[in-house]
Order: sequence, then C-alpha cells, then structure tokens
Amino acid sequence: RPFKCVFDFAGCTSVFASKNEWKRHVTFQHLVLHYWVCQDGGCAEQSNSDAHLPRGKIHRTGLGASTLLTPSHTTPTSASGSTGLPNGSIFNRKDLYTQHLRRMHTPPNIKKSYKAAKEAGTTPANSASGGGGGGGIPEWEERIKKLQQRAEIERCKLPEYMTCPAANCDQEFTGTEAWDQRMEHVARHLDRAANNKSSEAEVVNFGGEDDSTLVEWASHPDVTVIQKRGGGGVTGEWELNNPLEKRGGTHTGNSTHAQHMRAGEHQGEMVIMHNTHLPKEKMTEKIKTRLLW
DNA sequence: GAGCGTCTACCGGTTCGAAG
DNA sequence: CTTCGAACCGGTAGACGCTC
Repeated sequence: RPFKCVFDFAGCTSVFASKNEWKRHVTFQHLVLHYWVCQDGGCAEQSNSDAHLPRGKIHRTGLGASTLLTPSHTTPTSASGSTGLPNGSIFNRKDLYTQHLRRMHTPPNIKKSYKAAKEAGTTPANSASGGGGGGGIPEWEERIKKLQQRAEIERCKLPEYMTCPAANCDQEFTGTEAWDQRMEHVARHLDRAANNKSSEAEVVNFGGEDDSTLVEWASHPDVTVIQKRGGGGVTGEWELNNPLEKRGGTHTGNSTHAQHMRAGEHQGEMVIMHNTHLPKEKMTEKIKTRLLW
C-alpha cells in the first residue's frame, strides 16, 4: 500500500493500494471542495450553527417526502448564524446526497411505483434502494438531477501554486490544475518509493519543510483543512479539521474552523468561500513571511 | 437494558463515457 | 483498444430512537 494520505502529518493514518482511492480519500475526506445541502422538508429546519447535534438526530421527525416538490425547496440561502454553513442536511459527496434524497424524500406515490415494480421484478426496482440510478421513473430521475445541481455548494478552490514534497525534487505546479498535477506527480514518487525502498530521492514527506505550499494552503482561514494543534501552540504541530463539522462539535474535538467562516456575507446567492486559490506570487510571499517567523 | 429498525459515513468494486 | 476519472452500487459499521 504505497499511497499514504497527504495529511498524514496532521494525523490521518489512511494508506491506499490504488491511486484512485487515494485521491478520492483526500478529495472527499479532507479537501471538501464542494458539498451538497438538502433543505427539503424537515431537513430545512436543521441549524448548522448550533452546538453539535448527534448524528442522525434531525432525521427522526416527520420528514415530508411529499414536500419535495414544493416551492420551499429553493437554492440554499438560509445560512445559519456563526458557522457560515447553510441550514439543512449537509453531505460531502454527491452520491451520498442522492442516496439521502432517494431514501428520505422520494414522494410516496413514486415509492409505491418502485415497490410495485420491485415485486414484479421490473426495471425501476433496480434503482429503488440504496444509491440507485439508471432506470426509474423519468420525472423523478429528472427531478433528482435538478436537485443535485441546486444543492451543490462550492466551499473553496484548489491552490494555484504548489511544490513537490519529495526530497530533492524541485518540481513546481501552477494554475488550476496544480493540485491534480501534484497528486499525479507525487503518486509516481510514492510508487517508485514502494518499489525501490532504498531510493532516498523518492522519500515524500507531506507537510514537511519541502511541503510548505500544502501547509500554507490547507491551513488558510478560507480552507481550514488543517489547524494548529490546540489553536496555536507549537509550530509544525498540525491536526485535521473537518470543514463541515458544526461548531462546538464533540466527537472529533477539532471544529474551530467556524471562526474563520464569514456567515455575514451570505445573502442572496449562497457563497461560502472566495478566492482561496492563491496565486503564486501571493503564496510565495506568504511562505516567505512564514519562514521569517 | 436488549433487540430491532432507521439512517448516515465510509469503503471498495463496478460501470460508463471521454480522451489519448 | 486502453486508460482514466466520475459516478454508481452494494455492503458494513456505528449512532440513535423506539418498543418491549
């Protein structure tokens, strides 16, 4: 398993055998560039500014599946107080949001159709349970697609300047593809390191002295993927931060990111973060500043 | 408190379409 | 044709509420 999580320096111990899984893990579990908000029926009542609510709690009471097609379901605009997160059920992956839609908000008549089809062994049943997809009732599938688009919110953007974390590698990456290029590049280092353990040139030290661009970006107030342990303290001591964790969260105990989010700016269109992809000049300037500390 | 049902989080495999 | 990435799909684990 050559692919260790790029945030291992912040405490993530995940390792992966395939590049695909490695990239997916980093993207969905740590970066959270996008998320999906369900504000239908009972979900709309969930405030994400309050102290942490136990998982699943808000889904208990009278979910109005039949209200899905009502005008109350509009673009997420009702950002809650202190976190910047909108009210509603939040999902970090599109397929999870879709799964939730199918399970919780399928109108009763559609559910009935699926059930009948399942018993008859016909097509719509294939997508009636779980994530579902493909065949089904066309109007409902169309509706789901629209809801998926509407619910999607961009949290932050990828960096536009990065360097390679491998020792003795001066490779730089710029532009909107910088992150992907770096991941691909680093994957080759990791691969080679796994196959040739004696090669020091392939040693990748995420978050180390050769990886300041990652640390700078990930800890930026508009990104907050990692944060200083204990909210300050020792340089180099980082811990993971889940950007979608509600303020006051308890089960990870690291949810101070909310302080950085600017809920007051969310009026009209829901925009959580702005310009988090720092240009090269700005990033290097920040790095210089950091080194002077 | 045990057992059960519901729901979300996460993982890993599969499918499918686009690009080379 | 092959490779790759995005999305889909199915399964499992854990948390929680409800009932007995």
